[in-house]
Amino acid sequence: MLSREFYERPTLDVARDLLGKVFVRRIDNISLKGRIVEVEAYIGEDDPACHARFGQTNRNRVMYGRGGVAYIYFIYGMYDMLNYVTEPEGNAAAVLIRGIEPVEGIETMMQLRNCDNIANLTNGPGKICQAFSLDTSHSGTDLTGGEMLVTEGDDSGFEIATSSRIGIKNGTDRQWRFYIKGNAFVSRL
DNA sequence: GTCCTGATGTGCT
DNA sequence: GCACATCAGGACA
Repeated sequence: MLSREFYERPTLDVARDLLGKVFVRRIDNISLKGRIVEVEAYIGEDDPACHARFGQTNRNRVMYGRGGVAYIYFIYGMYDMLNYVTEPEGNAAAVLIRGIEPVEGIETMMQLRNCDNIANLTNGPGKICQAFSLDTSHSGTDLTGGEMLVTEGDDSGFEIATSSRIGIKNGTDRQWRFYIKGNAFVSRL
């Protein structure tokens, strides 16, 4: 599995390097696995789209902690979003997981999402949290522990595309979204 | 396929 | 009060 050192690096490097890696979540004796195909970086109090732009709050507290921890927040009164905290303690930064290609536990994911179309299962940040049964109670979970982790995957043989981040109004000048070119589970073009 | 709307918790400018 | 790192469903075409 990926170590603390992997996450406690500059966020843009972590974001790009996460593409092709495999997210694993264990629920009882079921494993849910998926390959990360789309991410976005949110970096520090100076990033006008980052939750840390107003300083530390209850909601964003774990972003200020050590890297290699899940930051999950609730938005639009309805959806949860999965992020991985990056950089050493004190630097508020994280990578949003926006697109995942299902690998294992697909039947369970479909039940959790009440969805019978694989193409629509995990191609978006809200969908990913439903498919992997994640909510804010999992925020702060260590990704180098056992319940949730990220492993090496097939992270060669694809091209990385870059764009502005999705769904934000400020900070669109920063090209901090990265995705695997041509992958079907990227949330949008 | 496109466009529009409603769902509604959290933190704020 | 209002914006917000979203999504599903309906009205079209």
